[in-house]
Amino acid sequence: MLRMSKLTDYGTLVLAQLAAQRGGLVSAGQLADATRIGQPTVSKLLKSLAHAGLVVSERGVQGGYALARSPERISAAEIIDALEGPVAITECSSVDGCCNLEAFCRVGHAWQRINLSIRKALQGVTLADLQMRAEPLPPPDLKENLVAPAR
Amino acid sequence: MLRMSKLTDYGTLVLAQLAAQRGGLVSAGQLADATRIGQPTVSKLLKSLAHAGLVVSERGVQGGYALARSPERISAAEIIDALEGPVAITECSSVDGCCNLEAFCRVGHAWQRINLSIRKALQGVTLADLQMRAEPLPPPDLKENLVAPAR
DNA sequence: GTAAATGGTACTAAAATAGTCCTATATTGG
DNA sequence: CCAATATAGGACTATTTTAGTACCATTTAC
Repeated sequence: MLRMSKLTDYGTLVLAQLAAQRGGLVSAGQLADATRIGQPTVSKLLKSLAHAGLVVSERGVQGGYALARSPERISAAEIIDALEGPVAITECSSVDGCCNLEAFCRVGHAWQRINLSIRKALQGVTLADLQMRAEPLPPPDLKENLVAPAR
Repeated sequence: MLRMSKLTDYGTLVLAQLAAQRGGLVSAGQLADATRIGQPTVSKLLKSLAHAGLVVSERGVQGGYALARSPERISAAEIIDALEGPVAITECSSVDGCCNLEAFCRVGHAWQRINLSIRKALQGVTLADLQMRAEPLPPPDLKENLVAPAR
């Protein structure tokens, strides 16, 4: 399932901080100071984020990082993907290989379907959204499409 | 964030199996055979599920387990809660205590809000829903309520 | 050339997870 | 009562994941 580690949370902080510095390059050290996260950790995060294309970097003395796109165009799903690797969807519950024994698998890929649904929803949430201080989110409808059994 | 461990997946399988035996008591051993999960693990799961009130148990020679309620009245959120403990929402990103330094916390409780939103959605998904073999779920709208910044 | 920055990788320590095992207790039936 | 079978509840161990650190190479500005 979608996991959210502490590092992903940190990463969001770092991205939000970058978003606050509209456009200018900011070094890892500065970001560490601003977010109160350890500098080595911030560096590690930024490397991952750069690798995923969410931030751009400049080397050298005046180097640093900046958002690759505007906060409105960076989705929560992308942040998770960047910092937690290819989202490890829970392997199939069925033990003997993956569901080659359908008789034992009474839930099909139920959780996976919910997972995908949540992921899609997260694609619609942007870094700009995350920065807002707002009320609790509304409950999304996860089972709208959960129609009658296919078999 | 909401995590889904392998045990939760297993637990869902076990619950689905119980749902298939409408009402009758089933022993942990029988469930282990039916689901192809190790018996000690199944026992452990059932203990947690019983503790959470999702299944009822009967001791003794003819004992076993049964669903405490109909599958329609057991929610995905309850299953997760039962098997992953009190859903450990990611602690606040802000390092110095929890957000007593608001200046450093640019994302507020953004992820927590998303978390709660997903949780609410999962309360609307039932064990009966999970048993269905169906198409992918629809993308829920997570940011419907993400209105303008509160400050 | 030197200082300051990122890029990449490897490593270690700590924590969470998965799975097993043991003992106690309850129930049924002879 | 006694034996067999089941759950209840912990304790325990091995494995995996996560968090954090360290090191060295590379790039750029002055």
